[in-house]
Amino acid sequence: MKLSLKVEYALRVLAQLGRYHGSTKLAHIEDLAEAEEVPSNYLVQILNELRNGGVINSRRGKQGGYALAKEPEGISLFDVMMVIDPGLFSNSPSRAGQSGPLVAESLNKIGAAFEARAKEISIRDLMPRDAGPMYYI
Amino acid sequence: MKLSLKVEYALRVLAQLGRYHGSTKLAHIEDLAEAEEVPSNYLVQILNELRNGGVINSRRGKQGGYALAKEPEGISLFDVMMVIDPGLFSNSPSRAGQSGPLVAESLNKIGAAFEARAKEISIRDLMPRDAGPMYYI
DNA sequence: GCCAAAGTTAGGTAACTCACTCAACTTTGG
DNA sequence: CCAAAGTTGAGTGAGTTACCTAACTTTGGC
Repeated sequence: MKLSLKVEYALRVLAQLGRYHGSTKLAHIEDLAEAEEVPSNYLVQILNELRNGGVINSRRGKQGGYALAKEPEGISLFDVMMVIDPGLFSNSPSRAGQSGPLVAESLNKIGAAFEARAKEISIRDLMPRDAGPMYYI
Repeated sequence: MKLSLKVEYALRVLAQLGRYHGSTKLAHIEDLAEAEEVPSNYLVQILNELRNGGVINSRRGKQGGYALAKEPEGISLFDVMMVIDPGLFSNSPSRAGQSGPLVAESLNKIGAAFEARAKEISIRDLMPRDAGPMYYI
């Protein structure tokens, strides 16, 4: 499936915001841009869309910055894609032509598999995994 | 997932070629274009790529035309997409940035689900279903 | 052996999208 | 009040998409 760079950028930055989660510090655009190697001029747009989509919160002025709006496990990759690249899921295939309906049906099945998987993965899954409980003999 | 019109056109036309399958008649571009509502000028290109990709066979000259190269159940939607829109499966996400690797891994999982489903559906599934065997009491 | 019917090939293009850039503006804390 | 931050809107070069056009080649039938 063809994914835009924009979606990748958004996910990387959200993963980075996930690392800030729990602390009271807010993340700054420049820091996010540097840590995740995203052009900061472009990141401005992406963060705006994520905020308008309710995925992140922001604060202006000095001491300003960004933070996740919910727990990392409460934000799925599907949620992010819907905000950043809505056309990914909304464009249903045409039913034109004699075979249009059956083709559309099959393509929708493939799209459903894509969508289902995207809903199963959360921002938490993009964050470095804490070492699990260790058992010593 | 974002699919090109080109892929839809290709699938509709292949479904139509599926209807010809079994008979000795070859399908003509103009007939395919009309039945599936695909611009014939564009269809020329698509049929060429399908032929170069080994999905269909063609014959030139009078009595010329197109036919599926294999049984309809032997051609998956994945096969068709690989020929018509190879970038759909080949472009792997970047691993740049601190979260690049984990993001790439997750996106690859979603891509794998997409790919797996596309391999499960064949041109046969795009053809009108024959009435099954009927049992009379 | 022509010629008409078919597929083959190459090239062009208008409109659109993507991945940015730039500049002006607003808010906030010290 | 001013500097540090986010906000907003507009612009743009390169590339892609979905076509169109025209010249070419092959084949079968008369």
